[in-house]
Amino acid sequence: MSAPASGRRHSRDDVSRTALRLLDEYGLPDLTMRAIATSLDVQVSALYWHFPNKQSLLAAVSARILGPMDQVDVEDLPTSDVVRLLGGRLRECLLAYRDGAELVSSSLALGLVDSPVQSQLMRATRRDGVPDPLALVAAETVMHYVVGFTFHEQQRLSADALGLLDTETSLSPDAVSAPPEAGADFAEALTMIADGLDAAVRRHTARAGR
Amino acid sequence: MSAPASGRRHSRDDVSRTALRLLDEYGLPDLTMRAIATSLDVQVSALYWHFPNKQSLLAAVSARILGPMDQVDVEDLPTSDVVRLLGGRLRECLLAYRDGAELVSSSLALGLVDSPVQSQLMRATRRDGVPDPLALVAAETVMHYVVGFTFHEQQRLSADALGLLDTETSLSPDAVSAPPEAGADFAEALTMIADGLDAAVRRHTARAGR
DNA sequence: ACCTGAACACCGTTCAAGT
DNA sequence: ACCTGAACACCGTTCAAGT
Repeated sequence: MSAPASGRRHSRDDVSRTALRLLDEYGLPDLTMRAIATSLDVQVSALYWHFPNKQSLLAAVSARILGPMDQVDVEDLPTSDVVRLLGGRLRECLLAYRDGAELVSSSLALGLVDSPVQSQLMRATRRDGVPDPLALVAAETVMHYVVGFTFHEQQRLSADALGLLDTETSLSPDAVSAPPEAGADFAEALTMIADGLDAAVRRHTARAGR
Repeated sequence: MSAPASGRRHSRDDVSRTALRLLDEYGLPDLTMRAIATSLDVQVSALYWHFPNKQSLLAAVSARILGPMDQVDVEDLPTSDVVRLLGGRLRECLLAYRDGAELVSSSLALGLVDSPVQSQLMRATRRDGVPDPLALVAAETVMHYVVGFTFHEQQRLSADALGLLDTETSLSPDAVSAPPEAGADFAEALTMIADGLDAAVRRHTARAGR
């Protein structure tokens, strides 16, 4: 699986790929340098040849989690739909791995990873004639809201998964993998941001036209 | 300063007050149980009589940081102004202590502390006839955006403070304590959220009136 | 170029026992 | 009610040395 081709040793990608698998399997608190090294059949100190410290290794894992964001197709969609689409996709990316939102949240705050929303959103806003500064503000708002919301959501999911036997456990079969319908508020919030961007654009063009 | 009255020992409040002081002085990575205990002239294990674990101690510190949010005066201000006022105040609370945003961010995600925006915002929205569900979504959006933005901002400030001697250090005197003008984007984002809430309210009342 | 082996300087948490 | 003393089971990082 994560072993390199025979003859060569490990690569940076081997390390981050293995770390992502361990994250999903055991969670962020158990994602130690020792656990990663053991899984690669290597000494801990070997990891420091590939990465200068743990934080930059975690940044590489974050980039892997956010990878699918680049493939979102934004063509022939109005800006407000693009806001909703990118926000929804970002949430899906974060939920795809255990503790994904927490990990990405800190990598983003440390500035070790690029905005997962900005470049794609600006592709649409430039086409629609939205001023760049407004698009940047909207991109930041979407990013911070989605990451914060999903961080909170994912933490609640993990907590529920642990205390599942104490409370009412009889839901529909495989109710765990199916996203619960707290997603309605999430969609409403994205619409609010999209509408707010729209209002800002109208305000801007009105000022330019007087 | 943080010592209790003679005769009595320490209280929960002594501990969290001392922890907040150490946070501001040395930063979150150095806020260890051992450092807190040493500052209180006590053994580490003594802290576990007051708090079940470190995370709940940090939650008490977070609550202390968010304390001033309850004193925001919301009377005779329209809802959209209240959104901007609460968002701005929250940012100020987080910036008031070193690493405040990071600490509060995790306490909020863990659900160990109440929303610093919700109750105050709803005081205004109920008075203005805004439906509760919309107000809740707006409160979440403001909270997550402000915390995420300020987390990022504060991290950049700390990084700059360390690398200050390498780069151009000659700015205006005491340029550190004065908030730099990245706050313009912040205000624009809050206005976008306020406008988005406004649009949602109009959409709602239009549907009710047909 | 990539890794080993061993050490350093720490962590959070527990628990019997004291007063 | 509040704390001591000592231990347990870990951490991330460094560095000389190997191949």
